[in-house]
Amino acid sequence: MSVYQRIKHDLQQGRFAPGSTLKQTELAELYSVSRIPVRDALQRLKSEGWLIPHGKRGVAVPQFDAREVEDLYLMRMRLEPLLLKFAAERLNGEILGRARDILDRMEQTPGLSAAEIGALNREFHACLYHAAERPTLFAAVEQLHEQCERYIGYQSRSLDYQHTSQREHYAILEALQQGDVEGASRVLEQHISAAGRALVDYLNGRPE
Amino acid sequence: MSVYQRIKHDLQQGRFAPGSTLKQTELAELYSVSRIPVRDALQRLKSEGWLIPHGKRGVAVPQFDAREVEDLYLMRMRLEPLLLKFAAERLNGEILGRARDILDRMEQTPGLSAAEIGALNREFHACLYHAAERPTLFAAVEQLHEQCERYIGYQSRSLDYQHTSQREHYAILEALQQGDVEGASRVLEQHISAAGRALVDYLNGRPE
DNA sequence: CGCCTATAAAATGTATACATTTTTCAAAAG
DNA sequence: CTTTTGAAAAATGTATACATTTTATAGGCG
Repeated sequence: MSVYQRIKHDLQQGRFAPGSTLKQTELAELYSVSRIPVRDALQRLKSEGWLIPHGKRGVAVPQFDAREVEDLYLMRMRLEPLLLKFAAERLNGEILGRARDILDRMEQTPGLSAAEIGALNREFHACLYHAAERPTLFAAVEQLHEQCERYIGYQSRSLDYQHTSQREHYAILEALQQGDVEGASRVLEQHISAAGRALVDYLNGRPE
Repeated sequence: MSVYQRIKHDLQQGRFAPGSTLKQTELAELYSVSRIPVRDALQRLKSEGWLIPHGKRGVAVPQFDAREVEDLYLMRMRLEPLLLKFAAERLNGEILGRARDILDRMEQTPGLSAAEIGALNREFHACLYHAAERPTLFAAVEQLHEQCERYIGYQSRSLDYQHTSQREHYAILEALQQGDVEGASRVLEQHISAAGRALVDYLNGRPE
């Protein structure tokens, strides 16, 4: 496991206090490596939004910011339906079947951890979006998901919301199977909107 | 001037052949530094789209890809009007005045280089968008502009297009001044669409 | 003659050592 | 008592040296 992955993992676990600054030396000792791979990892994490620049030097762990979540989900609302429309032109039974398999797995496997649910969630969307064959747009959406992950790991989702989310996923698939691209896009937009609201409410309900 | 800036500058100037791979050792010698700052620069440039991963190791200079441009401008079409709407709620005479100053400078200064025009162009948009006070959305849009820059530097814009673009800029300002946010958004979307088409046509007209 | 393998060369990843910059803390001046 | 200033400490930036991995090449085998 690379230093990058380990630091990211520890950030997801909330091991580093938001607002605190990370020191290369400390991290190097913590992971028993030199500062060079730590520097590489920090820079990459910074470019991905897991860390933010701190003053003229160094990086800091970002605070949880409901306004950032709002923007991330607004952007997803604007971009993902677009991507889905491109994908719809190339979707076939095989791809739709794989997508459904992922949903079924999510439904039927009891006791999944938040991380596992998130992974399947992403796999589902990626499966559909990949079919669009739009590498640039796809990468941008992936990056947004990546940035959302920081908050999703923090939130312990209610079972209630989980259920609603799952229903929406199936609704998207149904619409796609019937060739109703517009309908699928609308559900998707709603889906993202609801997820964003849930996160924002959660953050506002538990201010730090 | 940092190594990062120098490499980026040379990429803009087309000094490195698209498709070729960049070697840390060569760059280190070229700029008379060690490989460490070169590594930092390469990683950052990779995260910004100026370079792409190459196999398991190393980075390559990306080819010019009309499909990438399409996606970049599609995303801008979806995100920038959104940002403009947020900005509109907070715009005042002072900000609009500054924006107009930038346009006037562009108009009245003869013989501006492509780079200078691009800088003013970006300054104009940033001036408006900054007022939105939406750091996350703003940063995402800035990143898209950054990625577009790679192509814009490559394209020598026709005077004709330059004139049209400038008219659209003024049209956006006019609409904002009259409180017609919807109108301004529409013009902006058209503006981006036209710019994207011009670039794509240019790239298709001169295949590599 | 083509293909596979092994060895050498080259490129990247990492550690250690040094240089430079920033921050901190304490002492002295106002 | 507050503010300023300067030196020490700490953190980051950079260079050199070494380790590991990848790639290229030459030689042998089918």
